[in-house]
Amino acid sequence: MSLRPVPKSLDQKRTEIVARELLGCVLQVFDSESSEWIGGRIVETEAYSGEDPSSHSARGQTPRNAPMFEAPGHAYVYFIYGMYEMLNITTERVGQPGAVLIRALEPIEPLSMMRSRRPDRTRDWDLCSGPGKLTRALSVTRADNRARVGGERLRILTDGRKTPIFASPRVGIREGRDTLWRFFIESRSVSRVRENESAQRISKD
DNA sequence: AGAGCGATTGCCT
DNA sequence: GGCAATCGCTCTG
Repeated sequence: MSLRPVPKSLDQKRTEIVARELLGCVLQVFDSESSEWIGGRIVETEAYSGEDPSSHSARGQTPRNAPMFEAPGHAYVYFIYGMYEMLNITTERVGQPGAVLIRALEPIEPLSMMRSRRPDRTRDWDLCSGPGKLTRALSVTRADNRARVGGERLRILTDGRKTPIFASPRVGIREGRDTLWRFFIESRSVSRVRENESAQRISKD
Protein backbone atom coordinates (compact mmCIF):
# COMPACT_ATOMS: atom_id res chain seq x y z
CA MET A 1 0.00 0.00 0.00
CA SER A 2 1.63 3.23 -1.10
CA LEU A 3 0.54 6.31 0.74
CA ARG A 4 0.68 9.84 -0.56
CA PRO A 5 -0.47 13.15 0.90
CA VAL A 6 -4.08 14.01 0.21
CA PRO A 7 -4.33 16.37 -2.77
CA LYS A 8 -4.57 20.07 -2.13
CA SER A 9 -7.69 20.14 -4.29
CA LEU A 10 -9.64 18.76 -1.33
CA ASP A 11 -9.42 22.24 0.15
CA GLN A 12 -11.77 23.58 -2.47
CA LYS A 13 -14.55 21.07 -2.02
CA ARG A 14 -17.65 21.45 0.09
CA THR A 15 -17.40 20.29 3.66
CA GLU A 16 -19.65 17.23 3.21
CA ILE A 17 -17.53 16.12 0.25
CA VAL A 18 -14.33 16.47 2.24
CA ALA A 19 -15.89 14.54 5.12
CA ARG A 20 -16.55 11.64 2.75
CA GLU A 21 -13.22 11.77 0.97
CA LEU A 22 -11.27 11.70 4.21
CA LEU A 23 -12.73 8.27 4.98
CA GLY A 24 -10.14 5.58 4.39
CA CYS A 25 -7.26 8.05 4.57
CA VAL A 26 -4.55 7.66 7.21
CA LEU A 27 -4.31 10.45 9.79
CA GLN A 28 -1.11 10.72 11.78
CA VAL A 29 0.39 13.06 14.36
CA PHE A 30 4.08 13.23 15.10
CA ASP A 31 4.64 12.03 18.64
CA SER A 32 7.64 13.89 20.00
CA GLU A 33 7.88 11.61 23.02
CA SER A 34 8.62 8.56 20.87
CA SER A 35 9.76 10.40 17.72
CA GLU A 36 7.34 8.46 15.55
CA TRP A 37 4.19 9.16 13.53
CA ILE A 38 1.16 7.56 15.17
CA GLY A 39 -2.50 7.37 14.20
CA GLY A 40 -4.78 5.30 12.02
CA ARG A 41 -7.27 5.02 9.23
CA ILE A 42 -10.14 7.50 9.32
CA VAL A 43 -13.36 5.49 9.54
CA GLU A 44 -15.91 8.06 10.79
CA THR A 45 -16.37 11.81 10.17
CA GLU A 46 -19.00 14.54 10.48
CA ALA A 47 -19.47 17.74 8.48
CA TYR A 48 -20.15 21.11 10.12
CA SER A 49 -20.39 24.31 8.14
CA GLY A 50 -21.93 27.73 7.57
CA GLU A 51 -25.22 28.61 9.21
CA ASP A 52 -26.05 25.02 10.08
CA PRO A 53 -27.61 25.48 13.56
CA SER A 54 -25.58 22.62 15.04
CA SER A 55 -22.27 24.02 13.81
CA HIS A 56 -20.12 26.19 16.06
CA SER A 57 -20.10 28.65 13.17
CA ALA A 58 -23.90 29.12 13.21
CA ARG A 59 -23.83 32.36 15.16
CA GLY A 60 -20.82 33.93 13.54
CA GLN A 61 -17.16 34.11 14.40
CA THR A 62 -15.96 33.97 18.02
CA PRO A 63 -12.54 33.39 19.58
CA ARG A 64 -13.17 29.65 19.85
CA ASN A 65 -14.47 28.91 16.36
CA ALA A 66 -12.15 31.29 14.51
CA PRO A 67 -10.17 28.47 12.83
CA MET A 68 -13.38 27.40 11.07
CA PHE A 69 -13.38 30.78 9.30
CA GLU A 70 -9.69 30.67 8.45
CA ALA A 71 -7.68 28.69 5.90
CA PRO A 72 -8.77 25.15 4.97
CA GLY A 73 -6.53 22.19 5.68
CA HIS A 74 -5.74 23.07 9.28
CA ALA A 75 -6.64 21.65 12.69
CA TYR A 76 -9.53 23.11 14.67
CA VAL A 77 -9.30 21.66 18.18
CA TYR A 78 -11.77 22.56 20.89
CA PHE A 79 -12.36 21.48 24.48
CA ILE A 80 -15.70 20.12 25.66
CA TYR A 81 -17.41 18.61 28.72
CA GLY A 82 -14.51 19.81 30.82
CA MET A 83 -12.35 16.88 29.73
CA TYR A 84 -12.29 16.10 26.02
CA GLU A 85 -10.52 17.64 23.04
CA MET A 86 -12.18 17.36 19.62
CA LEU A 87 -10.14 17.30 16.42
CA ASN A 88 -11.51 18.83 13.23
CA ILE A 89 -9.97 19.59 9.85
CA THR A 90 -10.97 22.98 8.49
CA THR A 91 -12.64 23.29 5.10
CA GLU A 92 -14.01 25.94 2.70
CA ARG A 93 -12.39 29.17 1.54
CA VAL A 94 -11.25 31.86 3.96
CA GLY A 95 -14.27 33.64 5.43
CA GLN A 96 -16.57 30.72 4.73
CA PRO A 97 -16.74 28.56 7.89
CA GLY A 98 -16.47 24.79 7.77
CA ALA A 99 -14.79 21.81 9.42
CA VAL A 100 -14.83 18.03 9.45
CA LEU A 101 -14.93 16.38 12.87
CA ILE A 102 -12.71 13.30 12.99
CA ARG A 103 -14.83 10.87 15.01
CA ALA A 104 -12.93 7.59 14.82
CA LEU A 105 -9.74 5.97 13.60
CA GLU A 106 -8.82 2.35 13.11
CA PRO A 107 -5.41 2.29 14.80
CA ILE A 108 -2.29 1.50 12.78
CA GLU A 109 1.06 0.41 14.24
CA PRO A 110 2.92 1.48 16.22
CA LEU A 111 0.31 1.26 18.98
CA SER A 112 2.37 1.48 22.16
CA MET A 113 2.03 5.23 22.69
CA MET A 114 -1.70 5.09 22.03
CA ARG A 115 -2.10 2.17 24.42
CA SER A 116 -0.19 3.95 27.15
CA ARG A 117 -2.58 6.90 27.06
CA ARG A 118 -5.78 4.89 27.25
CA PRO A 119 -7.12 2.70 30.08
CA ASP A 120 -5.34 -0.64 30.49
CA ARG A 121 -8.11 -2.92 29.30
CA THR A 122 -8.85 -0.99 26.13
CA ARG A 123 -8.83 -3.27 23.10
CA ASP A 124 -6.71 -2.19 20.15
CA TRP A 125 -9.70 -1.53 17.91
CA ASP A 126 -11.18 0.65 20.68
CA LEU A 127 -8.15 2.89 21.12
CA CYS A 128 -9.51 5.61 18.80
CA SER A 129 -13.20 4.62 18.45
CA GLY A 130 -14.61 8.04 19.34
CA PRO A 131 -13.70 11.73 18.96
CA GLY A 132 -12.59 12.12 22.57
CA LYS A 133 -10.81 8.78 22.59
CA LEU A 134 -8.65 9.47 19.56
CA THR A 135 -7.42 12.83 20.78
CA ARG A 136 -6.58 11.22 24.11
CA ALA A 137 -4.72 8.34 22.43
CA LEU A 138 -2.81 10.71 20.14
CA SER A 139 -2.31 13.46 22.73
CA VAL A 140 -3.98 16.03 20.51
CA THR A 141 -4.92 19.18 22.45
CA ARG A 142 -5.75 22.81 21.91
CA ALA A 143 -2.01 23.34 21.62
CA ASP A 144 -2.47 21.78 18.17
CA ASN A 145 -5.14 24.28 17.16
CA ARG A 146 -4.36 25.67 13.68
CA ALA A 147 -1.71 23.01 12.96
CA ARG A 148 -1.36 22.66 9.21
CA VAL A 149 -2.22 19.35 7.58
CA GLY A 150 1.01 18.32 5.92
CA GLY A 151 3.13 20.09 8.52
CA GLU A 152 5.50 18.90 11.23
CA ARG A 153 2.76 17.72 13.58
CA LEU A 154 -0.20 16.59 11.49
CA ARG A 155 -0.49 14.78 8.17
CA ILE A 156 -3.11 12.89 6.19
CA LEU A 157 -2.20 10.25 3.61
CA THR A 158 -4.25 8.29 1.13
CA ASP A 159 -3.87 5.05 -0.72
CA GLY A 160 -6.56 6.06 -3.19
CA ARG A 161 -8.69 3.04 -2.41
CA LYS A 162 -12.49 3.35 -2.38
CA THR A 163 -14.85 1.54 -0.04
CA PRO A 164 -18.61 1.74 0.53
CA ILE A 165 -19.68 4.80 2.52
CA PHE A 166 -22.66 5.04 4.87
CA ALA A 167 -24.41 8.21 6.06
CA SER A 168 -26.49 8.94 9.16
CA PRO A 169 -27.60 11.87 11.32
CA ARG A 170 -24.79 13.43 13.33
CA VAL A 171 -24.27 12.35 16.92
CA GLY A 172 -24.87 14.42 20.04
CA ILE A 173 -26.53 17.44 18.46
CA ARG A 174 -29.99 18.89 19.07
CA GLU A 175 -30.76 20.52 15.75
CA GLY A 176 -29.92 19.39 12.24
CA ARG A 177 -30.78 15.75 12.77
CA ASP A 178 -32.49 15.78 9.39
CA THR A 179 -29.28 16.07 7.40
CA LEU A 180 -27.18 12.94 7.01
CA TRP A 181 -23.78 14.50 7.62
CA ARG A 182 -22.17 11.75 9.63
CA PHE A 183 -20.20 9.41 7.41
CA PHE A 184 -18.50 6.11 8.12
CA ILE A 185 -17.05 3.04 6.46
CA GLU A 186 -17.06 -0.58 7.54
CA SER A 187 -14.86 -0.92 10.62
CA ARG A 188 -15.05 -2.24 14.13
CA SER A 189 -13.62 1.11 15.29
CA VAL A 190 -16.68 3.15 14.29
CA SER A 191 -18.37 4.72 17.34
CA ARG A 192 -22.04 4.54 18.32
CA VAL A 193 -22.65 1.27 16.48
CA ARG A 194 -26.09 1.08 18.01
CA GLU A 195 -27.29 4.06 15.98
CA ASN A 196 -26.01 2.74 12.68
CA GLU A 197 -29.12 0.73 11.89
CA SER A 198 -30.77 3.74 10.29
CA ALA A 199 -27.67 4.58 8.24
CA GLN A 200 -27.96 4.73 4.48
CA ARG A 201 -25.43 3.43 2.03
CA ILE A 202 -24.58 6.36 -0.23
CA SER A 203 -21.79 5.03 -2.43
CA LYS A 204 -21.20 1.73 -4.12
CA ASP A 205 -17.49 2.05 -4.90
C1' DA B 1 -19.65 39.08 36.39
C1' DG B 2 -21.92 34.74 36.49
C1' DA B 3 -25.10 31.05 35.02
C1' DG B 4 -25.85 27.45 31.80
C1' DC B 5 -24.35 24.07 28.92
C1' DG B 6 -21.90 21.11 25.51
C1' DA B 7 -20.03 17.80 18.19
C1' DT B 8 -18.35 12.66 25.19
C1' DT B 9 -16.95 8.91 27.90
C1' DG B 10 -16.88 5.33 31.32
C1' DC B 11 -18.84 3.45 35.17
C1' DC B 12 -22.95 1.96 37.70
C1' DT B 13 -27.58 -0.27 38.04
C1' DG C 1 -30.12 2.51 29.90
C1' DG C 2 -28.91 6.32 33.17
C1' DC C 3 -25.87 9.69 34.87
C1' DA C 4 -21.76 12.08 36.90
C1' DA C 5 -17.44 14.24 35.79
C1' DT C 6 -15.54 18.85 34.88
C1' DC C 7 -14.47 23.54 32.83
C1' DG C 8 -14.01 26.96 28.98
C1' DC C 9 -16.89 29.51 26.07
C1' DT C 10 -20.92 32.14 25.07
C1' DC C 11 -24.65 34.81 26.22
C1' DT C 12 -27.15 37.73 29.26
C1' DG C 13 -27.41 41.43 32.48
